[in-house]
Amino acid sequence: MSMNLKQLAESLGLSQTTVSRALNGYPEVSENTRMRVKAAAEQNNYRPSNRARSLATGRSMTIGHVIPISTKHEMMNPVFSDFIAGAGEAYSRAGYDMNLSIVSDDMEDDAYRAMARRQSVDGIVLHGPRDDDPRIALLKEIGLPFVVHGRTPSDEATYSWVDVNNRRSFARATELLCDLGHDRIALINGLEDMDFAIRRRQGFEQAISARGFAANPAWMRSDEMTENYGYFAAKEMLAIGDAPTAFLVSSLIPAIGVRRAVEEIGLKLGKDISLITHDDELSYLGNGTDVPIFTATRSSVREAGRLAGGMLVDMIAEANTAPRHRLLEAELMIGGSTGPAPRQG
Amino acid sequence: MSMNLKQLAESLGLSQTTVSRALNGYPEVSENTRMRVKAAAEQNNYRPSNRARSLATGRSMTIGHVIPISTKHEMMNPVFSDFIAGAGEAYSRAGYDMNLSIVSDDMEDDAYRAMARRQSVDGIVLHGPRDDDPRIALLKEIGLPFVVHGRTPSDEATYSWVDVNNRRSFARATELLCDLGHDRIALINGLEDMDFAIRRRQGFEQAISARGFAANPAWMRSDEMTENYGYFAAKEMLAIGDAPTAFLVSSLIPAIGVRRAVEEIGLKLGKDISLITHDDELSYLGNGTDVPIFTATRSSVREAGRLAGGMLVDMIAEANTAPRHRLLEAELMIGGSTGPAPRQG
DNA sequence: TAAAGCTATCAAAGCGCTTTGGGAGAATCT
DNA sequence: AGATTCTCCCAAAGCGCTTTGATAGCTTTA
Repeated sequence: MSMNLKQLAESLGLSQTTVSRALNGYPEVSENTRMRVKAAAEQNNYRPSNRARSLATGRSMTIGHVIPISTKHEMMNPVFSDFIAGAGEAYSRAGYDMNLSIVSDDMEDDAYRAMARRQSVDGIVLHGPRDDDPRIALLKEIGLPFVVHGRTPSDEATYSWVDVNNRRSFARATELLCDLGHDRIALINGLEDMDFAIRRRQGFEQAISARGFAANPAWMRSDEMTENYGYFAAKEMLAIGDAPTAFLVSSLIPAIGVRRAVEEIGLKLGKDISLITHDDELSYLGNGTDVPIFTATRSSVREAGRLAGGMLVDMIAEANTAPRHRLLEAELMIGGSTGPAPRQG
Repeated sequence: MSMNLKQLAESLGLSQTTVSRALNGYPEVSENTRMRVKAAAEQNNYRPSNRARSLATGRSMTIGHVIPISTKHEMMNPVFSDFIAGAGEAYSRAGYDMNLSIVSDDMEDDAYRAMARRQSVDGIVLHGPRDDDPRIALLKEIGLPFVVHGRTPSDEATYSWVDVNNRRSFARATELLCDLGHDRIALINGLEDMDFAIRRRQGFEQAISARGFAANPAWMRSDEMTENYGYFAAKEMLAIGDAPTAFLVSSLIPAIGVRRAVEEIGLKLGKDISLITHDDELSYLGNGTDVPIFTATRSSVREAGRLAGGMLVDMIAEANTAPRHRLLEAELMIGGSTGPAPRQG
């Protein structure tokens, strides 16, 4: 079917060396023969075998992603798909492939080790770091270049990452709610063993206590960010006499659940109840067209993927091991889900 | 860092041949040395290099997925992530890797060709076939084993696929609505160049005309399945005097948009307006806990991924080229979004 | 007892590239 | 003219495995 280098070289009456060099843009080939070789390669539909090339060069031109499936919840984090779409764009541009390993989260370490030892990737992207995540130490030990989507508090200077300023964006969202007169604010957070959720909570608490009142523990929830979670959390909190007037939510998906609970009770979002959510700009979950449905802290996870992928590719190419960082600021978009706090009855 | 076969063999005082055979379970090695070799491999943290192994064996132990990004809509289909999670499970079990290529949809052909010529995969999964999709002919020409998630009407016997019985499930959903007295049913479909959407429409139209009335073209929409799409489609249809009383929706995401529109108008789902949606059981978008929120035709796309991945792995292993098929029946789950048609005012 | 068959091992070829180390022949320098 | 430098090309080694084809040393068969 498709030719190999040897056959192509023979058909041209040239050595494999020359053909290889012509194709790979080395200077020690006359422009004339380079043209001839390229034309013949094109015509014969020739592309070097990845297998052979990576064995010879020692580089696999592949980036590894390990996607852990939570054994508890059997869930796949919905931001992965958009993050990966972004990273994939960066890889395509740079001629890299992506190797995806789907493993249950208790096998994750093994997946990284296997990738490295089997030499199937040149670099790794780490998703969803937890507080003091042991996987970071593992990747340092493995020695392959890696970029973290997110970061950990203790040692963020020692490795490369791309992250959103979660603390700041949730503090700003909280301030906005306070400015609207809300002093009864609930936090519907992601799982608080994840670093991003810890920071969001910190931003929330700092902003709220800067206004002189404390966060009510009964109004703070932490769980896997599903629609049902948002629904039940809001329903419970709104059922008790002493109910919050505003919700700060960690993702559009539970925010939709909160909306369902609010409307089921017959209340109106943006009037009776205010809501601000974080919006990752998932491609299929647009938050309105021109005016956002939900007031939101917006930051594209796809763009984060693009940046992380690009960063890793650069690191591999430049063999410069100095850690790189990129902190993205979320944009606070005013939408229809926020309004002044209702007068207390 | 980690040893290679040569070093391992030397350290054991054995030949590479014997060590390789011991590790790969060939019979011509004494049980005694096999034990010794395995212990040493374990201790030295040895794993064969993928690069070298795949060059030697001619198999890369990798399955390729090409994820097209719609150039028009810049969208990534949200079912991909769950499908891939399922397929990934099958691959892990069988010792395969997954190679993901994210390309804009006008470059998709090239991505398949490149995968094959560069010998980076042993098989391919094709996503989201359109009517008479040229990619199927392309994959046949390429000659690598492949499985389609979905199928095409003209030649479905000639290749392997895993699909949901879309026509049947939408026909059943339509019948249910008719049984409830609805004769003014809208269809909020996916993009009707996709095969699954065509079949769903056929199921809808067949069922509705079996009841003696025709589908109203003004009540049929087709687009990328976003929340906003569902919202605007429903809002428009409900604004005109002559409004439908029921919606049949292609995915939970636009269904949420329809709900938003319905509630915004002050109508109640399940009472004033009925809705049935298809539910792919995306892991983060559960349709209620015990009682479904939306009445739905349910079929797990993750399970479809598992089946497709397993099927492909089997095909590669058995080198049996007879096409395999798996048609999944969606389950019709009665939830809170359907009720008898309101009496005409 | 010689021939035949096992068993457990090894040396070497080969997978399809890239890259090192030359080496003709033409062009330039002294 | 002879010495030096380019320019352009080549033969062969090597990447780390698997697999083929041999081969000692034993055991069984005729």
